[in-house]
Amino acid sequence: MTCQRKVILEELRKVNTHPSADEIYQMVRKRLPRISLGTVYRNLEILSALGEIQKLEPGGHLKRFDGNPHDHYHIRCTRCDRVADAPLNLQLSVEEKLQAATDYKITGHKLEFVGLCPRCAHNP
Amino acid sequence: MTCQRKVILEELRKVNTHPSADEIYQMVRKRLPRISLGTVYRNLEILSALGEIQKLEPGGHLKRFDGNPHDHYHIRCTRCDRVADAPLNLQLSVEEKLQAATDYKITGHKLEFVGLCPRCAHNP
DNA sequence: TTTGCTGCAAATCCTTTGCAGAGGT
DNA sequence: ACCTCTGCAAAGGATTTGCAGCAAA
Repeated sequence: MTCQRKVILEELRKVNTHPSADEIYQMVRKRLPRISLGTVYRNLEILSALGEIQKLEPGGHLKRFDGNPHDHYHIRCTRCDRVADAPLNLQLSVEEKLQAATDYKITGHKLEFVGLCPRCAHNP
Repeated sequence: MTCQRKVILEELRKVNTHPSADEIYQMVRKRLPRISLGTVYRNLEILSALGEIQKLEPGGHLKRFDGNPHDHYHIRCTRCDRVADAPLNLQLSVEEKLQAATDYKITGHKLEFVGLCPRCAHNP
């Protein structure tokens, strides 16, 4: 656990904005001005392999990261592309239902809601 | 509806393999050897805007396309990265549940299962 | 003639990687 | 000394875009 890795984890844990790698780079750079973007990518990969964070691959183009490693759902605003946590309990029963209907070995599921965030819904 | 667009749509409708843009390019090239990859990308974008096809953005890296424009779920093999349709009815109730719990204006949801396809589950 | 579409090539964006040096054990 | 990690820069892959020519209305 190097200093860079620790700072990346701390900064990511602080926010619930599901930042992209580049946004994390900007956040971390305030504390470690000489860190490189490559190091940020490498450590995000390692931290998510360790289960300390989650790598999200929402619709849209770029990956985002979540300091909360526990399974939960997300909602993405189709207007501003921001991602937030969706306050809905895990629906594990869908895995059972699908398992009964297919020859796949189901190991998980990802549920992403799309919609308009409150801010975008109110601005024209 | 140019010839190129028609052929792309026909080829995509023929298969249920959810090919990537490049795979579609390879399929179409057998019938239109001089078509360009740029044209394939442009027409996939247009066809999905028209609602004739779907653009999928599964976990993993590249986009995939589905000749079936109707809402349905998918399952992705974590070993070979192939995508198949998931035989499970739409769960519209989750949108209602979440709508009641959030200020977002929910407009849809995407559910992706992950697991091992029968082929990968049986090979070591 | 106007409009939209094409093929080609270059550009762009995000992400990964090679390498030499630094740091810690 | 050894191993892992870093910063930097370059490479990589997928996708988009600029442009001049073509085709149909």
